[in-house]
Amino acid sequence: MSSLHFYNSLTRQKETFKSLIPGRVGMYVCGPTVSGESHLGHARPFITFDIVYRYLRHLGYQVRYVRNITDAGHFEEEGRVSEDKIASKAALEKLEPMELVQKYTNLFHSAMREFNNIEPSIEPTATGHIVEQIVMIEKIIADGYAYVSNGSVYFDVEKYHKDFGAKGMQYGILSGRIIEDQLETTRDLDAQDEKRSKMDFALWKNAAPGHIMRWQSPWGVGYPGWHIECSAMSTKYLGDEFDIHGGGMDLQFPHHECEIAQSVVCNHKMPARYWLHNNMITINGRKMGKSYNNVIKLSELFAGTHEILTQGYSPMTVRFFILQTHYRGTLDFSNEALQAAEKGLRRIWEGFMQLNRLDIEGTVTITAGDADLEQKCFMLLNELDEDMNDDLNTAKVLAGLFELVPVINSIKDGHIKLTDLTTATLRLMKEKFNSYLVDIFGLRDEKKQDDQKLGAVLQLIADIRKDARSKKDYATSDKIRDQLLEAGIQLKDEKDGGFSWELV
RNA sequence: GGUCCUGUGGCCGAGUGGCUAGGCAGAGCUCUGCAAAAGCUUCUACAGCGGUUCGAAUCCGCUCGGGACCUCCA
Repeated sequence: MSSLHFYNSLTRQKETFKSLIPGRVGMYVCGPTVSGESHLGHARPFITFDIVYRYLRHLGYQVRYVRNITDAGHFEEEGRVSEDKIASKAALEKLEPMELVQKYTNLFHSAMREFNNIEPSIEPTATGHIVEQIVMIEKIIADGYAYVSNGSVYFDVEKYHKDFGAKGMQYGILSGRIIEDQLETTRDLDAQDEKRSKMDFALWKNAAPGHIMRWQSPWGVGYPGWHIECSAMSTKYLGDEFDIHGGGMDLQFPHHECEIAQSVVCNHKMPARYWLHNNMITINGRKMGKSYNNVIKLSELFAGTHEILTQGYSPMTVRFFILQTHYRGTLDFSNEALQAAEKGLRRIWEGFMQLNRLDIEGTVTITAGDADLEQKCFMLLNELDEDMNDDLNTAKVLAGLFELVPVINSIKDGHIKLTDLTTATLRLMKEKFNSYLVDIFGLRDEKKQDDQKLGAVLQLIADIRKDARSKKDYATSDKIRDQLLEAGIQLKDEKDGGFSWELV
C-alpha cells in the first residue's frame, strides 16, 4: 500500500485517495456547537482531522481545510421544544447570545491551541452565512424539494428519494438506511403536523416568541435548520464537489445524510468524494455525552478536577492517547489508560530527544556492522509510511517507532555502536521520527527545557553535587537531588559521569 | 423493534488465514554509592460452540455479552 488509502463511509470500503485537482485538497469538517464548553469527546474529531490535514500537507498537497463554528443553535428536540439551545442557556445565564457564543468559541480555540491543532484555512460561522442558507433554501423550494408550512420550511425526503434515488443518490446512501424501513419505525413525535412526512427535516424554523436568535426570511422571522449551514458553507468555500468531508460517527445520520440531500438538490452532485468518520470516546463503555451525564470537560481533564479523575492529564497526553488507537475504533477512557499514555509519550519523546543528540555524521558508515539490526531498522522505518497510508493507522506507526526506541537508547548507552547501522539508516531514522512525531502527529514538548539561565544554574548545582559525591558525601548529594525533585526538577546521573535533568 | 459495529493477555490497544504488534503494569538480571533512567530476559490472549481450510484471533453460522445510530450529539 504505497499510496494513501481512506476508509470511505460512503462506499464502506478502503479506497485509494485521489484528489479532484492534482496537488490540491478540499476538506470540510463539522465543527463545534459553541453553546457550551468542549469536552473530551469533542477533542477526538478535531485531533483526528488535524492529523489528516497535517498528513496531506506532509504529502505535498495544498489543502483548504474548512471547519465551521455552529453558533446559530438548534432546537433541543425537533418538533417538541421549538427552542434554541443557545437561546435557552442565554436566558438562564442572563447573557446576550452572541456573548455566550463568543465565550465558548474563545474557549474552544484555546483548547485547540493547547492540543497543537493547526488552525483551519477557513472557519466560517453559521450566523455569518444566514444569507447563503436562505438562498439555498429558496433554490430547494423552487426545485420542488421543500415546502413551506406555518412559517417553517421542510425538506421533502420522499420526493427527493424517489427522484434522485433513480440517479443513484437515494436518501440513506451514506448511512445505509432504507427509507421504507425508516418510515415504519421512526418514532412518533409530538407536533408533527407541520411536516408532510415524519422523515422530512427542517431547513428553516419559524421562531417562537421569546426565541432570541432570529432572522428575517422570505418565510417570516426564524432561524436555520440543523443541516443547511454545512451545505451552504461547504459549497461556498469548496465548491459543488470536494474531496473530503469529516466528522464524528454520530453525525453520519441524520446530519450528513441530510447535508447530502440538500447539496445534491442544489448542485446535482454528491458533495464530497470521501466521507471520513471518527468513532466515539467512551467512558466505562458508554459514549460520552450530555444525555449520559458522563461528560468530562477539557478544562476539568487538564486540571484533574472531575470526580472520576485521579489526576490531570496534559493536552499532549490526551493527544497521544487518541493517536494510540485507530480513529475508527471506539476509545475507552480510564485513568489507567491515560496514565499509560502519559508514560508512553514520555518514553518515546525521550528516545526522540536522544536520537536528535546523536552525532550520526561523525563517522559515515556505508556498510552496517550488524546486518540483522540494520535490516530490522530499515524495515521498521519503511513500514511507517505503509501503516500511515493504510487509513491512517497511527497506532501502528507509533508501535513501529516504539520498537526503535531501545535501539536509540542502546546506542546512547554504548550497547550498540553507531557503526552497527549505516549512516543512511540513521539519517532516515532521524527524518522519520521528526516527520511523524512533530510534523504529522503534532506532538511537542510541554516542558519548556530551553531556559538557558535555569540550565546554567543547574550546571552549577550539579557540579557542587559531583564534588560531594567524589568525597563520598552522599548525604549532601542526595539532599541536592531530593530537594530539586521536590521543586519539580529531576536529576539523572549519566554513565559518563555527566548528568541530565527533566522538569516533572 | 429496525440498521450497523464490536468482544484480544492485569489494563489500554494493533493485527493482511500460516512469520504469534506496541504501550502501561508485574517478575528477574545488568549498570549505579543509592536512586532515576536505560538495557536484557520473562509471565499472563484471542467470549463460547460448531463449520470451511493442510492451517483461523483473522472467513462462515449459531449462542452469549458490550456498544452506536434511528432524537440534539464529536
